Amino acid sequence: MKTHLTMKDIARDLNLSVSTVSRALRDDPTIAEETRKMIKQYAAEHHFKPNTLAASLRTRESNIIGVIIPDMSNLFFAMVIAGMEDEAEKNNYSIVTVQSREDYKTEVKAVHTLLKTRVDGILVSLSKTTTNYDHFKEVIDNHVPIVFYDRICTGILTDKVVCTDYKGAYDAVDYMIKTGCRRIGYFGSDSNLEIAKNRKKGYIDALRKHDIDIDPELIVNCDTGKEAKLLAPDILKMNNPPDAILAINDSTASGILYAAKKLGIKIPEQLSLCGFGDGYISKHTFPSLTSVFQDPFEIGRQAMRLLINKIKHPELFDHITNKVVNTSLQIQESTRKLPD
Amino acid sequence: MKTHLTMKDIARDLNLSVSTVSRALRDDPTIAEETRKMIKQYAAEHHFKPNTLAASLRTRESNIIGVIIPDMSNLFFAMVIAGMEDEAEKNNYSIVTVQSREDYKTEVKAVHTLLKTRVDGILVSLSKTTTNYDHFKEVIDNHVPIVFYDRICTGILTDKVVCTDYKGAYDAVDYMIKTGCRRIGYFGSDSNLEIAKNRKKGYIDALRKHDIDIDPELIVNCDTGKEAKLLAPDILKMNNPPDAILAINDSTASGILYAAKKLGIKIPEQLSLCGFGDGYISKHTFPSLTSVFQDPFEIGRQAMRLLINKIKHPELFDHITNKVVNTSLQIQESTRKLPD
DNA sequence: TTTAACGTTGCAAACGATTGTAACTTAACC
DNA sequence: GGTTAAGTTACAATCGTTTGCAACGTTAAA
Repeated sequence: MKTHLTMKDIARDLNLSVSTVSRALRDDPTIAEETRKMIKQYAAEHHFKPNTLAASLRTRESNIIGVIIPDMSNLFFAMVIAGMEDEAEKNNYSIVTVQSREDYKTEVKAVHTLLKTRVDGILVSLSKTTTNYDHFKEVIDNHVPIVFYDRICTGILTDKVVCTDYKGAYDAVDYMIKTGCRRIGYFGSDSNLEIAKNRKKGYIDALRKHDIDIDPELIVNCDTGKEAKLLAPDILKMNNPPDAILAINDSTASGILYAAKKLGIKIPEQLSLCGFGDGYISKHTFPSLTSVFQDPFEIGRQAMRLLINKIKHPELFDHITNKVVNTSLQIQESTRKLPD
Repeated sequence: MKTHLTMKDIARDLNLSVSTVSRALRDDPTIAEETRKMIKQYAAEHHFKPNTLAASLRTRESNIIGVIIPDMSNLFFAMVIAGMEDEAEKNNYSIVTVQSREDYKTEVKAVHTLLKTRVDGILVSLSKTTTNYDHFKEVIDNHVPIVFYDRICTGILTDKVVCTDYKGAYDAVDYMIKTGCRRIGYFGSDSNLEIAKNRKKGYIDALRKHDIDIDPELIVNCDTGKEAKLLAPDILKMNNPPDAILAINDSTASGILYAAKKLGIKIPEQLSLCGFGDGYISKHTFPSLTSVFQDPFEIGRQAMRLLINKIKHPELFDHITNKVVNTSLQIQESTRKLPD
C-alpha cells in the first residue's frame, strides 16, 4: 500500500509545523495570509486529501449519518434516500444505509452497526414487525440524535417527519364522493404502523362526514398487489359491489385494477380507484392511477435537514420536533371526473 | 457529549494493560484463556463498542465500501444496492452510497468524496454523460480497488460485472420471430453506454439470423417512458406498422404500451411488446409485460463479492475479472404465444 | 544450579489530524 | 532602553486502537 500524503509531509517540505498546516487549511485567521496561500497551493498541487478518520477521531465527529431502511428495493424508500443524500451532501455529510428488511432482529442489529460506526445521527423508519423500542432508547442513551421518518415510533418520544396520511386519505375519499361515488371500499392492512391507522381513519371520517354508512364488507385487510389480485375479485363480484375503492398503496391499487379489468369492469365508469404512493406505479398503469402523492424525496430531505439541525445546533433544537410533509391528490384517469 | 467506554477504561477496571484488552477482544491466542474470557465478559456487560475510527486509522482499513449510483430513485439501481448491502453485511463491510445523478461532474466529485472517506474499495456504474475516465484512473493510482457494474467502462481496464445484454435482446427478438412476428421495431438510445450498444446489436443480429431486413424506420432513438408516449404513435400509425417492438427498458415499453392502447391497437394480437428490466414495471402494466429480466439484486451481490475478494485476497485476484449475470426472458401477456 | 524456552502480559510507538498554550519576532509605546 | 501587545508559528498532548518488542514468571532440560 502506497501511503498518502499527510500534513506531516507538507509541513516537512515547507519547513513548517503540522499545526500550522492544519490551521492554514481550515482558514484559521491566526495564520498569516501569505503562509496560508502557500500551504493551500502546495496542498492543491499535490492532491492532498485530509484523513477524515484521524480528524473524526480527534474531533469526535464522523460527519456520517446512519439511515435505517425497511426495504431498499421499495421505490418509496429508495426515493427517500435520494432526498436524504441530496440534503446531506449540501451539508458535507455522508450517509451509510442499513436495511432492516422488515425484520425486528435485523433492525436491532442495524442500530448497533450504526452505533459502532460512530455516526453523528440516525434516521429510521420502523420495520413492520417492530413492537419493542429498547434499541432506540439505547441510541438516545448514547446521546446520538435520532429522527424517525414516515413509519414513526409512537412508543417513544422523538423527533419525526411524517406526511399527512389522514388528510390524504380523507381528501381522496371526499373527492370520490363528490364525483358521485357512494359505495366506497378500502384495501389496507391492520398493522400497528401509524400510517396504516391514519389512512384508514381518514377514509372512515370522510364517509361519516357525508353521512355514508360504513360497510365492513367493503373493508379488506390487504396491502400488497399480489394479495389484491387474489382478494379483489370477491368484492368486485358481490351483488352490491363498490363503485370506488381507496387502496393503502399504489401496488395494492394496481392489483385491484388488474383484477377489475380481467372481470371486464370499466374504469372509472363502473369503479373509481385511488392509490397512495410515490407516483411511480400510478404513471405506468392503464388507465393511469389517481393517487395520493407522498413526495418521498421531500420526506427524506426534511428528515435529514431536521437531523442535521439537531446535530449542529443542539441548543436550538432541544425540544421534540414534528415535521409534516403535505400529500396531494393527483387526479389521473382511474377516477370519475367532478360534475361541472 | 458523554464519552464512550474505551479499552483504557476496561484495562484500568480489570488491572490490565490496553494491549492485553485489545488482543483478548480480537481472540489473540497469546492471551490466556481465562483472561480473555474475563475481558470479553466485562466488555459485553458494559456494552463496549470498539471505536472503529481509531482502529481504521491504525490499520488503514475502513471496512467501508463506496458505491456510486447514477440515480438512486431508479428502481433497478435501488435493487442493485440492496444486493450489495446483503453481501457486504455478510462480510462485515458497510457501504456508503453517493449519487452521480447522471452527471459527469457530480460523478467526479463523488469519486473524490469516496477517496476522502478512505473507503476500502469502490463500486461504480457510469453516468450517462461520462466520456472522460481520468477520475477512475486516479482511484487506481491510489491503489483503491474498483469494480464496475452494469454500466461499465470500456475506456479503462478494470474488473466488471455485467449482464448478458446482447443475449437478452437476441433471445427476445428470436422469440418474437418464432411467434410469427416479422416487422420488429426497436426503441433504444444511441448513448455511448455499452449496455445500449449491446442490446441493439442483439436485436440486429437476431433479425439477420432469420434473414429479416433491417428497416431503419423501425428503429427509434428513445429510452424513457415519457418520450415513448410521444414518439410511439408515429411509428404505430405508419402504413406498414411493426407487429412487434423490443424496448431498451421497461419504462420505454410501458410508454409504447400506453400509446398503443390509446390507438386501439390490440396487444399482443396486433403488436407484441417486450421490455428489459428489473421485473417491477412489467408486473404492473396491463397486459403484463414480457421482459428480459436482469436480476439487479444478483448484479449487486456479484459486484460486491468480487470487490471484497479483491480487497481481501489481492494476490489471488490480481488479474482483471469479468463476471456475467444471466438475463432471462420472462414471457408474460404482451407477446404472442409460440405456435404448438 | 544454570539456561533455555514458553506462555503471558506490559510498554510504547505508531496511525493523522486538532487544539490549548507556549514561544518567538516585531513594532509601538512610555 | 524596557515593557507590552499584536501577530505568527511551534510544541506537545490528545483522540482510541493496533502491534512489535521487551519483560516477566514458570517450567523443563542440561
